[in-house]
Amino acid sequence: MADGRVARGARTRLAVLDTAVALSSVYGLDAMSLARLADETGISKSGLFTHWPDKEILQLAIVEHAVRQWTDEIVTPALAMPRGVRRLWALHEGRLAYYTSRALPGGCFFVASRAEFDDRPGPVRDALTTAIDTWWDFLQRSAEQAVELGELRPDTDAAQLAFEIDALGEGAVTSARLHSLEQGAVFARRAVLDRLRALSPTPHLLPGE
Amino acid sequence: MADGRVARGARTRLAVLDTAVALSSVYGLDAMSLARLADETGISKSGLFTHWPDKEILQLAIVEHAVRQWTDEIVTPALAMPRGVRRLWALHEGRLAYYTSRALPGGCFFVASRAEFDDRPGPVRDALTTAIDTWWDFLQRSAEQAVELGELRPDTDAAQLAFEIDALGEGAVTSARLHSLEQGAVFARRAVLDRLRALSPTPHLLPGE
DNA sequence: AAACTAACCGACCGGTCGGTCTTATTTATG
DNA sequence: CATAAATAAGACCGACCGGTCGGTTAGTTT
Repeated sequence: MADGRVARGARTRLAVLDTAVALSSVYGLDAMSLARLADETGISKSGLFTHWPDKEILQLAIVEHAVRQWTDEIVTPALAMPRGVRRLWALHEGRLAYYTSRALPGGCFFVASRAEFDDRPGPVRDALTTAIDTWWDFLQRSAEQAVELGELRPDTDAAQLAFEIDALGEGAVTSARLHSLEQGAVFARRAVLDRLRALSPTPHLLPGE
Repeated sequence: MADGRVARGARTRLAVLDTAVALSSVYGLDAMSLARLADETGISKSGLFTHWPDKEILQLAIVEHAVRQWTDEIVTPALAMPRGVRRLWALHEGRLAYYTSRALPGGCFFVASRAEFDDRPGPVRDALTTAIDTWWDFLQRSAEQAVELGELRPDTDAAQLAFEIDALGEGAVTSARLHSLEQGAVFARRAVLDRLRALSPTPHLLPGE
């Protein structure tokens, strides 16, 4: 690998984005100051501006990077599972595994950042809601497929189920400071498993007790 | 009502705290600047310091005030219901009603503020976690009472149920920007109602379809 | 080897942050 | 009626914020 100027830049950009997603999960995407990000990455503050013209554009790149991580760690592995209730379960389980792996020190990038931008219109908020919306649609679509395949009762409300799975998954992180993160994941796993088993004519496709 | 100096001060304090809880639900307890709070309340920034010596102490007062609101609007009304599954339902329903009443412009004070202080040790974080923990204990205790009264199946895991109810209630606010706040409440209501009816030998105590 | 460009730094800018100090005004009290 | 106490405003401070600028170093291109 040539250690050229442009390759070095690409490496720096990636390192900054990795650090930024981690820091944002702790402090929030907006509360994280550029000075702190630069310090933590080991470059100077003005060095950041060589790669991104201002903070907002950097924030958009950070969101994009966080989405990429989420896709790589959770969505793509689940796509390896057959459509239906097993894939739906893999999405939930993958999310919990991602949380408990402590890949991000602050728990969840999206939970931390959405709270900040919920009420602040602009491109960053739009990018965040688009990302979360996409995840949500994918959950719902996966539930619909499970119904179509006869792996969930035909009267199952896919949107309702997607809401529940998402809320319970999120509950695992947000309750992490009260119980442990592990305990939250146990609760969230049990809750969705019970729900899916109750809705499924083919519960043998799901993990046992 | 005498318009004395001390009464006026008490009125100002209350007005500031009301505004502060509302603003915090939007911007977050820490991201809300004192200048903005003063502006919104109609007093000067230094006026704030005559009532609270520094921001952290003000933040503690704001948390206390938010807890008071939560107690008045949700816990106390539920205590008027008989112990058991009806009180448990009233807690969830009261929370959703509080959200949909749009008493706070940012959705939920605790959801917005916990995300900020999760990873920042200190008195404010302690106050927030204590408040949330108290709520959580109350939910769990109410579930236990329902089991003791035979209104929930004897093998019901109260902690598990409390987790689910809390996560689904929180999901109603956090998903408010994707669907509407009303839609989130409908999902959260349906989810908990289904769960309670499935667990209860006395489902007639719960609202009908 | 010359010309160009990407990466990066240190110094600095205007502005906002939480917080202090001084002063004016009105109410409560001996 | 004097005087202490409480409310509030306004000027101001050092620290930090996002962002700019000039300059240096070192690959890349011709």
